[in-house]
Amino acid sequence: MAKKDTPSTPDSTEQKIFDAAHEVFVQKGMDGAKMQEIADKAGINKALLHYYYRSKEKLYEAVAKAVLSRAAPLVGNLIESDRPLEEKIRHFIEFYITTISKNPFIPLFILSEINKHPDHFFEQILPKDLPKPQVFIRQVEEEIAAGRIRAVNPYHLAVNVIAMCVFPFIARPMIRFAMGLNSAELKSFLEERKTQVTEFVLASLRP
Amino acid sequence: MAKKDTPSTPDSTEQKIFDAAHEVFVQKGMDGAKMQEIADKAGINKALLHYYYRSKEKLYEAVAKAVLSRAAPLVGNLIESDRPLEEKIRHFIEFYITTISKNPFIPLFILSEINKHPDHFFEQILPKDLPKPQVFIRQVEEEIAAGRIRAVNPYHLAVNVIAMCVFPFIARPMIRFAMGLNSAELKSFLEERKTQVTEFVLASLRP
DNA sequence: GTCTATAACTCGATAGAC
DNA sequence: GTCTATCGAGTTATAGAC
Repeated sequence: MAKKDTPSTPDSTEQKIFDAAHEVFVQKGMDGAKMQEIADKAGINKALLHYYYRSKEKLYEAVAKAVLSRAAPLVGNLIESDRPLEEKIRHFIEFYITTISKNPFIPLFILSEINKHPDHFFEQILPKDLPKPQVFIRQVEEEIAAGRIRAVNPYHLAVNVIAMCVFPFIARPMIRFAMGLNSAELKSFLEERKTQVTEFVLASLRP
Repeated sequence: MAKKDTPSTPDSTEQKIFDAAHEVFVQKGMDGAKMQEIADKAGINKALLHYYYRSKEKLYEAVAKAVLSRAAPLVGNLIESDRPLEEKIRHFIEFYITTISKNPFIPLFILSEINKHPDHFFEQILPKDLPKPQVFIRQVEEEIAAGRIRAVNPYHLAVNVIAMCVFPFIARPMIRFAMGLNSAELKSFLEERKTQVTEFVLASLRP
């Protein structure tokens, strides 16, 4: 294999460049990121960036692909499993919020970069085998038919759950400002959402 | 008054510049926006931009202030009114989604620019008299005490409602892709959310 | 592979004619 | 007020020594 998406050997120069680029691109986007800053953060100089990745655009693409190919199955694996619905929802919310807590800048990066270059993303960067939510949809319909949950449009249900998990991280600075929280209080507010969102969704699904 | 936030006379050069800048900044952000593109879109040349607004930063500030001072009361007026809670929720969702439908790029602009330059926003651009959600909080607590709704944390409730309204617009291209919708289908999906979100929230609040 | 030096380019800003 | 022409700072990219 001539060229991989993600560099392999840890602590190699290529890996250090990739990690630095990941950090900078994810926080500042394609336009806001500067090659100098990436070089500094990697502890090398600009010329080496071009030695490993021919251009800024190529480096950006490597990072964007890695981010998306890690994010996509995260949604898919949980939704496609054959657990009972309530358990699936519980685990999804718990796992999703935990994961985003560890990478709070990722969702906004994905969403705003997709908005700026939609064609680029859907043609070149997105993994081809994106998980489709068929299993989840059918499962919701069965539960409704069996009278175990309230009649609800499964697509809107899915969007609702994802929205409630992701949005608070995207809007972190606003929430912090609007509620007058300090850094620690914000953190526990976001942690609380695991139980709050779960309760909110399950309560809404009561028949 | 020497200088206003928004230019007054319609069809004036200043107004054309402001409108063009609004469009470009909102879609591409401070870093992604180019003065040349703004000039082209306004049908004038770069030099005139600097004649009316001394610098790119000043022009950006004018646009950002206008955007935020229109967005902030939109949340506040509805939440502070003294309507009964259920009616307030119904109207908020309806009105909020309608408004965002007309300006679908605004939420992502606000959120991603705040993330990139938080100090700048909170010190200079945000209107000083941001509406605080006290009325809403107390109202929810009263309804709970009276046993008319399920016990729920009012802050999380507010975040949930806003998340479900706003997020689908931020994630529009992803939703369209994931569900395989064309432009018209996406539009009606977003329109459907007015009733879907309202039902979802009110169902969750049942005692 | 890694560095220094510098070329080539983009873009915001200004000068000056009309 | 509006334009053309150009400058100069900041950035990406390359050349060439080690």
